[in-house]
Amino acid sequence: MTDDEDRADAWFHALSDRTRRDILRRVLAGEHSVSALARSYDMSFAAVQKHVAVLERAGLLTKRRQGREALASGDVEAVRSVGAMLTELEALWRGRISRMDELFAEQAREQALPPQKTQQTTQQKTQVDPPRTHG
Amino acid sequence: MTDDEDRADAWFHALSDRTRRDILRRVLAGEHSVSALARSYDMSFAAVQKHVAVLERAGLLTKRRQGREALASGDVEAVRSVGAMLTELEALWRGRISRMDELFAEQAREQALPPQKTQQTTQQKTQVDPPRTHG
DNA sequence: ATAACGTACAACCAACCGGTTGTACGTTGT
DNA sequence: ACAACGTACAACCGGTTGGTTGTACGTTAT
Repeated sequence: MTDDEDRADAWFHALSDRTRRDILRRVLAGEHSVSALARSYDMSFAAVQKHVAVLERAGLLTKRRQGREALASGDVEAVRSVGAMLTELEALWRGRISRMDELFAEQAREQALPPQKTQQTTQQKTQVDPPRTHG
Repeated sequence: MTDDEDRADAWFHALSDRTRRDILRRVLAGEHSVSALARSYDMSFAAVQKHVAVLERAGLLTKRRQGREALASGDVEAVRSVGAMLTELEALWRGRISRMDELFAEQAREQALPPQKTQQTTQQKTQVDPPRTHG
C-alpha cells in the first residue's frame, strides 16, 4: 500500500510549504503544543492544526497527548530518510561522471595509436568532487 | 524577490511528484531529450514537458538546445543544496538534545545536596548519535 | 458549576496542480 | 518541396490544497 514512493510523495509535499517547514524547525528544536505553534503564525488555529496534521501524516512529526494539550515533536529519523533519498540521487550523478571518464579513456585509447579522423578536443580529466555528504 | 524560502518551496514542490523524481534520476545519470523522456512514461508528451519545465524552474535541471532537440541534464549542486537544508534541520534537533542534557545536569545538581521533594526517575545519559551526515 | 482553553473536524471557497487536446513553429530527413 | 519530428504553449477540466468559519467535546481554572 504505502510504498517508498508514496512516502516520498508525502515527505516532499509536506516540506513544500514554508509554514510547515517552519513548524518542523520548531518541533525539531523542542516540543510545542499545537496552540503554542498556532500563536506564532498569522493564520487561524485550524489552519495551523491542518499543517501539523500534514506533517504528522508524512511521519515527520509525532504528537503526544498531555491533558488537553497535544505536544508535537519532530522526528529526526524521518528527516534523515529524506536526506538519504537525496544522497541516492547524488550517487546516480556520480555514476554518470564515471561513465564519462570511461568514454574519455576509450577515446584516448582509440586515438593513441592510429591517428585517424575523429577530431580532438582539448583533453582534461573529468573532475569528480570527493564523495562528500551534505554539509 | 526569489529568496531562500521561495527556492525551497520550488525545490520541494518539484520533488513532491514521483514522475518528476524519476525524470530527475534519469537526467542526473545522463543527458536526455524531452521526447526521449516522454517515451518512458504513460502520459502525453505535453505532460512530461510540463514536468521538465517545473524541474527547470526549480533549478534542479538545465536544458541545452541541440538542433530541434532540448537536452535535459540534472544539476547535482541544486540537489546538494536541498540536502544541506535537511542537514540544517538536523542541527536544530541536535541543539534540542544538548539543551536536554543541560536540563538533566541541572536536575542532578539540584538533588545532589538537598534531598527534597522532586521525584527521581531512573537517570540515564541522553544518547546522541554521532553527528553523521546522510549516507 | 461554569467559564475559558486546547483540540478536532466538517463544510465551504478560491487558487493551484496534473493531466488532456489542439495549435504553431523551427529542424531534420527524403 | 514537403512530410515527419521535437518542442513550446494555450485552453480546458476534475481533483487537491491552503485558507476560512463554525461546531462539538474533553480538560483546566475560577
